[in-house]
Amino acid sequence: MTSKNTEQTDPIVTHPMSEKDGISFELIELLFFAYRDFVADPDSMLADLSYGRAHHRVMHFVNRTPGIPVANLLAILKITKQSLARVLKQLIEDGYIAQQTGETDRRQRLLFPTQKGRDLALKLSRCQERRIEEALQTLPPETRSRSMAFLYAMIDAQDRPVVRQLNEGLESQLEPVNKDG
Amino acid sequence: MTSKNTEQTDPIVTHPMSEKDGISFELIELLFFAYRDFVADPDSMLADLSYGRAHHRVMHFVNRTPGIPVANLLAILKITKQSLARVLKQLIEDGYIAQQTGETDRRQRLLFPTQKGRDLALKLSRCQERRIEEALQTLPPETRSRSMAFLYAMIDAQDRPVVRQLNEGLESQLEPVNKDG
DNA sequence: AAAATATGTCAACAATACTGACTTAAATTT
DNA sequence: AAATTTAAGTCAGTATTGTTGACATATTTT
Repeated sequence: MTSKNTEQTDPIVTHPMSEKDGISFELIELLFFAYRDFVADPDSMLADLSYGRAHHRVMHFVNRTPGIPVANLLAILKITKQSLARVLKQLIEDGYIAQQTGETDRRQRLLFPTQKGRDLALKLSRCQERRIEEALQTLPPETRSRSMAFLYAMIDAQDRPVVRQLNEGLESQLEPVNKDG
Repeated sequence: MTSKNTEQTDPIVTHPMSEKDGISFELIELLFFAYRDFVADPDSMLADLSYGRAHHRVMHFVNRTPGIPVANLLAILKITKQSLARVLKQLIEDGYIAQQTGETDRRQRLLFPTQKGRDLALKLSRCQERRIEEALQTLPPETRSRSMAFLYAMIDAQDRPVVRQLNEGLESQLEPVNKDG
């Protein structure tokens, strides 16, 4: 112990931060806990393959939009290409993802899942789907659409079209942003 | 380029993973995007203080349950004490959190926010609250309760009592689990 | 021919997590 | 009273995932 509890320079606050402060903490905390457990399922499955959360996200979106160029994937994940490169390289080496040169633009490397990759992505999604369905099972049927509308409205307005397009089966048209130096 | 797109050993999959696979991907992706943007707000505020997401979480729960023992905080965050120690040390040095020896059990170091710490925690929460309220504004009033019920049901059943207790103003009684070697 | 674009790569660094081993002080058990 | 357990802290090493900055290559656009 280095700290001495007698050296009270700053006064401490003993009453809890609560709704009385004019903030609804419940939803804030529910989002934290729900997400924590939501990602824990695939995390533990991926640990067996020595993969992490980053691999999961890449696998997911490549499987959702096969043939996606690297730049579009970067825009969805909002990470740098150096971060992506590390996990992408492994996934390609391990045969989960394959690249093809773009036909119209031969600079592009389009990303496709292999069958092995598709199998893995489906396995991970099924596990997340299960948690969602079990949660909704106990609740009134409108819960799903209400929750979806809420989560959708929580997304940055400029990114909402991308999310919509994922489910309309369209190629993402998100403006690729250069996050490098 | 090390990979050659002509060496097609594995067959690639060209059709998107979709609802046809029997999985509802919309909620899965909405959770990812909503959480990504939800934590981005406080992340960027904390970056100014050279703090990260870990500091935020500690600040939040210490302010929500002042006087929480270290073991209980570890149980909520589900991290190791070595991980906690690093950020906690900084927060104490910087005067956001203070420790006091437990009265009934003098081995415990109870964690309290200082006024400076409370101010920061409120500032961060207000910013998250704003996003939530703006999202709900556009939606029917039952959206809030439905979304809360959904997120609550998404939490591991054994952890739900902790979340409830946070909002009932009770001291967390979560069984502290030793995550160390 | 020159400039811009898409991608990849090397190197260094930072935040956040982990495991394992060990110490100290206080409480509990024997 | 002595031994054990518990709460907390610490030291050392490692892994994952993110960052900046600089630069190389191939291709497309101007």
